[in-house]
Amino acid sequence: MHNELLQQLTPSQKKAVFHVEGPLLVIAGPGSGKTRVITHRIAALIDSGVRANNICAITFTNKAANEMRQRAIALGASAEGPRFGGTQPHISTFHSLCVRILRRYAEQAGINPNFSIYDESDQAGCIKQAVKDCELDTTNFPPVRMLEAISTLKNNLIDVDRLKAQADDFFSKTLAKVYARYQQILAECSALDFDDLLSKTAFLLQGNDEVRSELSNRFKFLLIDEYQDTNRAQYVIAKALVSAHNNICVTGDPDQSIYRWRGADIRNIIEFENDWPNATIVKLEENFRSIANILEVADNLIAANQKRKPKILIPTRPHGEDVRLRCFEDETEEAQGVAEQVKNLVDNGALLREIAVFYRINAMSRTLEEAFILNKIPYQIVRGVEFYSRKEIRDVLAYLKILVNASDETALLRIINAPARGVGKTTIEKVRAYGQSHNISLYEALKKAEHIDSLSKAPKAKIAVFVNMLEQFKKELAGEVAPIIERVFAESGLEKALQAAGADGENALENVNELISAASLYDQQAEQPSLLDYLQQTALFSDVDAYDTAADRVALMTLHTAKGLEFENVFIIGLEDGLLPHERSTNNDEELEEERRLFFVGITRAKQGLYISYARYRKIRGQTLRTIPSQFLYELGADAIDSVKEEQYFYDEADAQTIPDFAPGQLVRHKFFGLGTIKEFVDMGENSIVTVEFKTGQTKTLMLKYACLSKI
DNA sequence: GCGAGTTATGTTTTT
DNA sequence: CATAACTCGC
Repeated sequence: MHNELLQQLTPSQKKAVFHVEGPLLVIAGPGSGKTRVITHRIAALIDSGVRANNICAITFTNKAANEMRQRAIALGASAEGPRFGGTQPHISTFHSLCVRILRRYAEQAGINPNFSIYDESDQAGCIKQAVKDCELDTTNFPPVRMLEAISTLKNNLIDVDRLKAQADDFFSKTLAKVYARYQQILAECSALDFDDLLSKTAFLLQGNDEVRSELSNRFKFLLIDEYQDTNRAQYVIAKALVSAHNNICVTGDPDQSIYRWRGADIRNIIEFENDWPNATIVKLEENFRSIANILEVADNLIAANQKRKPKILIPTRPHGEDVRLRCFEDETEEAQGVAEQVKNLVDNGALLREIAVFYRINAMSRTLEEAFILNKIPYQIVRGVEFYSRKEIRDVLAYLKILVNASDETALLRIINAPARGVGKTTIEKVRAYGQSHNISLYEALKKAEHIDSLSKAPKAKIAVFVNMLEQFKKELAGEVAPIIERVFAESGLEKALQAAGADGENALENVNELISAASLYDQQAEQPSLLDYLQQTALFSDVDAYDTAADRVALMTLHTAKGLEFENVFIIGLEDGLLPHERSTNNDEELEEERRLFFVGITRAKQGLYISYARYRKIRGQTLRTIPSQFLYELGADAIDSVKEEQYFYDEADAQTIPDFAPGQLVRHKFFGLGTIKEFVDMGENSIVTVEFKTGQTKTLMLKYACLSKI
């Protein structure tokens, strides 16, 4: 590596970069140059004679992987030592890596290498079927809840047999049945869901010595970023991949763990030293990103978390402007306020692409969008999955899936009558019944439709045309993907149907064209383009991946999506009780602390300007409700915040009233919720809090000074 | 078989 | 408020 590249590194960064053999834990606070350390480390390994393709780096998103690959190659290209020389390090997400492993060792894993990957909406169909097949009542066993439970089981590597063995109550036993049926349905479709990708790989590596040893010798150096957000399955995969050498390097920050709900286990990073007793530990505590004011606020906030090792952020940048907190009347004014401040910043030379707005839930983007349109500010909502969940896109992809994987019934059912070709519910049921009684897949049954007695002439003919078309497509599946998509789109009749649909169809047509251009980009970039690979890749495409950092537009995204990114100016909106922390995440301290970390992640994205806001009233599900400021606001430290000093955002005179004593059992009336009974009263003077159980059945915790409760 | 219109229902975060 | 599920008439 060139000297100038090395001079950019601090002593601790260098320590992490040049630690070669053995386990390494890099605890890296926000803005500490963690990504740079990893890319330099990849280059340093290659410099020291390690073959590039013996290195495997795992990132949290595909976008991060792409960026890291480019940077690592750039460093390698400028290196004095051995070059990348045609081979490249494997850099991808856990999920992409698993797809590759499962495809390669499909036989050992007991799966079809042409497996389809099922997303949330595909899963929804399967779980509904499973619940139905188990003859369960969907009110007592909501499919979505069952799916959540199954997902948790898979993330913890509990398979059907193990659950059956340990289930001792009615719910677990029922869940085991649904789980079993759900897995059976997926297997019949040769499909894996997101969790399967991880768990099947983990089980394969755990159970097959040969595969484990082969892969561990292939990847002699493993690097894992964002290790604080790995779950049990990912942990097992990591352990297996380094079983032959222990050359594992993980980087992460316990304070930025925000995926507990997805099975992420913070213990993975906290107990790294126990897992690998001879581990070298490097701490990167200096922050090169944010001005000192922002770091003070972040420090104050995160200090409120009880379950953490104390750690402070060491600023390297001087103080600048204070963090600003603003209160608005309602969500519309808040959005307008953000838009005006954005214009202000731009007038003072800020770049739109260096501005971001974060919120807790996607639904909040709507009001912002309206304000940005009104104020003619270019913006992009960072939520690219939406593209792949559009109807027309899903239709096209379903055609492709069935061509690659004939057992994918979910895909088949989607397109069998799209565009309408007169094959309706009744016909499908008849074919299905035939298939079931002859023990063949739906597609096989369709092929044999002429032998199904219950079908009349017309449907038989229509089915024959459909099956013939698919069989024709199947003959030319090799090579580049874009031409295949074009052909399928045109000949399936989808294109015609959209053309006939007028204005709505026009937009859909554009989307499909965009899909085709994306596919030809894939064709150019892939070493060996194949339809199967393309489908399995696009299934893993996520929202940040579509984020165009070069476009000069304000970025709008959720706090979760903001992870790993940085901006000159950051707005965080909706700092209200129930939103941040979210009401569904306040059941226990762990959840509350994770919400705090989420806010912490948001704050530490900002380099220069940080603007926090909340609204006094907010419309939720069509109802305007009085809000309570988020408890997190009190934790930021009033000294470090502008406008707390100037204006009384925390305490509004207009709403002030003499605060009477409320004892538990007191009957009260609230202007929105009506009659209720006091359950709990916490006397904190003007900040007193009451918990009220309302006649509507809801229980709410309110700040007395805003709640306007009257005694009855 | 199909689509329009109606009614119920349920709301976090994502690879 | 937004969407899914459902009904009904053609």
